[in-house]
This record gives sequence, structure tokens and C-alpha cells, in this order.
Amino acid sequence: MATPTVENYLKAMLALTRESGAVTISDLSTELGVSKPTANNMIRRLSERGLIHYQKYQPLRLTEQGRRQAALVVRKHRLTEMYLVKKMGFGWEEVHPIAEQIEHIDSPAFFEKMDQLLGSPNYDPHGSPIPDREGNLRGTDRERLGECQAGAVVVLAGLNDSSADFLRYLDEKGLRLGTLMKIEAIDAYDKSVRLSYGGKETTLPETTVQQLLVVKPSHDPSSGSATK
Amino acid sequence: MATPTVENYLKAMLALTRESGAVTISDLSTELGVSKPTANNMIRRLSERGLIHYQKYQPLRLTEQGRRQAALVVRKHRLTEMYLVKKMGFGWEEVHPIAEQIEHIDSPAFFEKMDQLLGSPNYDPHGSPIPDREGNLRGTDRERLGECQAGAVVVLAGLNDSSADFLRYLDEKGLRLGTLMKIEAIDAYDKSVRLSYGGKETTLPETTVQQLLVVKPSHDPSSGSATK
DNA sequence: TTACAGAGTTAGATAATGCTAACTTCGTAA
DNA sequence: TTACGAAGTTAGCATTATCTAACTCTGTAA
Ligand SMILES: [Mn+2]
Ligand SMILES: [Mn+2]
Ligand SMILES: [Mn+2]
Ligand SMILES: [Mn+2]
Repeated sequence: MATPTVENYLKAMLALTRESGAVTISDLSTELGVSKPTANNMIRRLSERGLIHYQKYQPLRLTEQGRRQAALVVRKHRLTEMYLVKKMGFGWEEVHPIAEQIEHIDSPAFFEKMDQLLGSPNYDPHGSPIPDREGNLRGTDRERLGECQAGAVVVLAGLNDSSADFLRYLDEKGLRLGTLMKIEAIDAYDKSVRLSYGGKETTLPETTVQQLLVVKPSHDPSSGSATK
Repeated sequence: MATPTVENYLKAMLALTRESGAVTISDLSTELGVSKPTANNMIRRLSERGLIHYQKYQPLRLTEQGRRQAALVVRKHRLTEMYLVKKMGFGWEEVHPIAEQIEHIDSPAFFEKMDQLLGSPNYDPHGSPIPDREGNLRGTDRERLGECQAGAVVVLAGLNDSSADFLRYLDEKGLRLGTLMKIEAIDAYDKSVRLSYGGKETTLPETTVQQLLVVKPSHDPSSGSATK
């Protein structure tokens, strides 16, 4: 099948794909930490394999087959992260580098077992959706905390930044998925947000609140990840 | 560090190493399913890296460094197999191909976690010893069932053949690690052995009894694997 | 004692993945 | 309308891991 390298290219393509569906070679090379000629060369080969639509100087886009394969790698990655947290006791800030490797294991039975032991979770430990077995990635209707109104009561359901540093920062603040928070005030000038939750109160800068995805309480599209 | 390929060569070297400590290129190439020139080429590179003692036309042997690295890969393999059986519910005949891949994951924390969750087992699901963190492989004092005397009462503790077919065959017979068996009779001519255990009685051909490793009851060097 | 079969080696090739240096194309700012 | 810088491409090369074909060495059977 696909080598780990190929799987990583497909995954990067999917991650970089925006509304337009288009990705540039430069973005890919940055994302994967390879030179532009290296990315260019690989793209041509993925194109020959029917995984990417490619024409010289044109933006890249995944074929339907490529998109599905990418989503299935993402499924393996996120199931693994959930397994590591829920069943092995790792912290949410530790699991990404391990999942980055385990996602390339070729064993449907292994990932089916994880899924079954986890009760088919819909979200990973960082609140990102887990694609289904067919490679369908559910969109979720979550809002940036930074877009919410003062006075609103919301539940933390996802993150735009899942870096270990950011996750540790949230740990320090006592924030985790499922935390019910009230927006006490939004600073008119710097857009920082004062929050209260679980007896605590914190003020977060705008850059941070843009990384926090929330839903209305009891709405709960985060079953399988919001609860500890 | 070492690529999966290199780790597989080292592991094969260790597996093929007999009392003499010597291994041939032909054996290696057969074991790994590569051509002799391929094995030859790799051996030279492992030699340059200080993992194997090599001189043209001479038998191969692992250096101390090579032996330790090989044992640490075996540790990862066997811990993984134990984890898959005990914590994920796989059958002992299913786990080898998965462990063959997971053994190449580069994450000390991942394997430490497995070890901890398993309570630092000494044996894998097939009764093979798990090397310690320093790469020391305990020898075990087990006897081939085929060498035992009629009338002896013994406990199944290990296998010389861990192929899926053989494991399924043992499942059918109701034989598993920890099973207490009495040797009812040994056929004088064909050396087949009549056994009774758990209310059952079976006769096994000589080829089979040579694959079964046993210990005296209550001797129990198989803690962590003999019990289900 | 020697010749021959099997084991080991050499040579040359290929595919995957990566690099740097240098060239071309393209969109846009002046 | 053009020219300049960023983006993309081409060319050439390196490394790892593999192959086949052909050669050489070595231990042993006659
Ligand atoms: Mn991740
Ligand atoms: Mn990866
Ligand atoms: Mn195994
Ligand atoms: Mn392996």
C-alpha cells in the first residue's frame, strides 16, 4: 500500500485544504519540512497514482480517492490518540508524536479493536472529529470562543491549536474539553475575554480565545471526548 | 536511530544465533526473505556501524552493542504481543504480525507504559522471555516435552514454534500456557506421547512434542504469562 | 589431492525519498 | 505595461534498500 511518507503527504494535503480545496506546493513543503523540489517530485508521483489532481503551476487538490485515503489515515491517528489517553493513561499533550507513528501501522484489526474498546468515539482527545470507516469527515458546528457574546455560557469542545505547549497552558488554567464556561466580559479594546468556570476566573488574550472552539451547553456534539 | 530494516536484521541475527554465536549470510537471507547480495550488502553497513563483526567469507556474529540493540527490539516486540493479548483481547495467534510493525515505533514512553500496565511481565503470550530494559535476555530452564519421562506431571510453559497454524492447533486441543499435563505413555516406536490434562486426553506426534516446552509444576518461571 | 557445488561476493541497475543550484513562470506593484 | 520577487520547476546528485547476473572462494567427496 502507501508508504508512511505517502500517507503523511496525503494527510498534510487534507489538513491544508481550505474551502477552495486548493493547496500550494510551498505550503506542503513547509508543513512537511521538506524542500520544494522534494514536494514537487512527490506530488507528481501522487498524481500518477491518481491521488492528486496536478497540472504544472496550478494549485493542488486531492482526488476523491486521495481525500478518502487521507481521511482514513486521520482516522487511525485520532483513534490512536484517544486510545492512548483513555486506555493507557497518557496526557493529551503527549499523544500526538506517538500517534504520528502508529497511524502508519497496517492492520485493520488493530484499529477496529481500538475503536471497539473505545466505544466508537466521534472525537479525539483534542476535540477533533474522527472520520468514519468510509473516510467521511463530519463537519461540526462549533464556534470560536472569540466570536461569542459577553454573557454567553458555553462548553469547550475543540481546539484550533493542539501543540503540546498550548495544551499544557490549558492544563495550567484548569481548562479541558467539556468545561462549562461563562463569558464574563470582553475587553472592548484588546478583545481579551474574562471567563469563569469551575469556581475559577481567568482572562485570556484574543490570540488564545481564537484557538478555543465551543458549543452551547447540553448541545453536546462531543460525546466520547468531552467527558473525562 | 536504526531504521525498521536495520532493526529487523539485528533481530534476525539474534534469532539465528546458536551456541556458537555464529550466523551465515544464507541463513539471514532466507530468514528475512531477501537475496544473498542484499543481505551481504546490509551486513557490511551494519559492520561499519559497529553492530556486527564481519570479515569476508567468515561467519557473522553480533557485537555486544548489536546484541543489546537486537534484544531491545525483541523486548518491544514481546511486550507488544503481551499487551495485545492481555489488554486488547487479541488471540495469541493474531498478535505476531502486528507486533512485527509496532516493535519499530520509536517511543520509550509508549513501551514503558505497556510494561507498567502489564506489571512488567517476564514472558510473552507464547512463553518466550522478555529481555529487560538493559537488553539482558534471561535463559530459562525448560525442557522439551519430548524429553520427559512417562508418568511425569508438567506444566506447558513455552513453544519452539509460534506459527499461527500451530497456535490454532493447540487451541483446538485445549492446550495453553499453564496447562498442567500428565504424560500417560510414550510410544516406544514412534515416540508419540499420550497426555491427559483438564479432563481431556490426547496423543501428540513426536514432531509436536518437540515444540512444547515444559517446567515442573509450581516451579513457575512463567509468571505473567502462564495464567490467563 | 583435486574439482565441484554451494556459499559468498562483485557489478550494475532500480525505486523511493531527499537535497542544492539554477532556471522559468506568474501575478502584481509601480 | 513591465519588471521584479515569489512560486514552481528542472537538473543533477546522494542514500537506503532492494534486485539479477556473473564471478570467486572454500570445504569436502571421491
Ligand atoms: Mn494529533
Ligand atoms: Mn505520520
Ligand atoms: Mn512474535
Ligand atoms: Mn519487524
